[in-house]
Amino acid sequence: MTWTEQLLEVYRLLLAAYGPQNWWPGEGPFEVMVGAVLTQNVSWRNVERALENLKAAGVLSPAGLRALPQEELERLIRPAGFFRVKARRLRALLDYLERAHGGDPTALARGDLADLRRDLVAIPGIGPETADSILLYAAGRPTFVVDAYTGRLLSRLGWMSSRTPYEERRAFFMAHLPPLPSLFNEYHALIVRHGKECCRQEAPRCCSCPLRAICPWPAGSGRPQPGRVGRP
DNA sequence: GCCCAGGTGGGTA
DNA sequence: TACCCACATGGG
Repeated sequence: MTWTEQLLEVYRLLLAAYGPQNWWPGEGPFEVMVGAVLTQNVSWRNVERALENLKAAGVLSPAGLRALPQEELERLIRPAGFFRVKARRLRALLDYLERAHGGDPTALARGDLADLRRDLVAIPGIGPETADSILLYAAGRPTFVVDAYTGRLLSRLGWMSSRTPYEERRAFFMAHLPPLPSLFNEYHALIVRHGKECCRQEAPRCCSCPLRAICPWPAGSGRPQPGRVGRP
């Protein structure tokens, strides 16, 4: 099987097991952007509380957040953890949005994707994963989001080392999948769903894994089956 | 009490 | 490049 066929097979199995995930949770490109920063290294449950605080205060908009004193912003996003650094990061993102796009969060849906991604990653506190999350889920652009769950999955399948750098893992998906935002969207969401419900460690595999037919880790074993581990 | 969760950036060898 | 650490809250 080609990598494309294998990747689509994984997608098919996950979709059959879990159904469409309808990501990103939340409404509107701006809320998605804010959520992408707030969710850094934190469970989504914590982020929901912070977003609710911002909504309740009526400030979940570019103008609303910009008008907020920094201490107040920190207080509202406190449940999302790392609230001081994340308040700074949100401020930096707002500054970029204002400077480069006149404060219009929908502007990211237009323009050259590689240029936008480079600009986002240049913002302090916006790394490649946050940038890709914003571009895919807030702007509907065909860029693949690679997170901790994705790394674990690639490692479990024996396709890539868990130490493979972000850009290399992202390039793998993008080189072998058609660049469809809807596919990238659902694929990443399914990987997260699978990671939360199954295969929380790299091994052994749980017996009910939807990927058990192709997973090189036999259930209950600490070792992959020989001959099934390769690298793209 | 301990570990983990949809990262990022800075420091050191 | 490869580690190590700070950043902080909330749930199991």
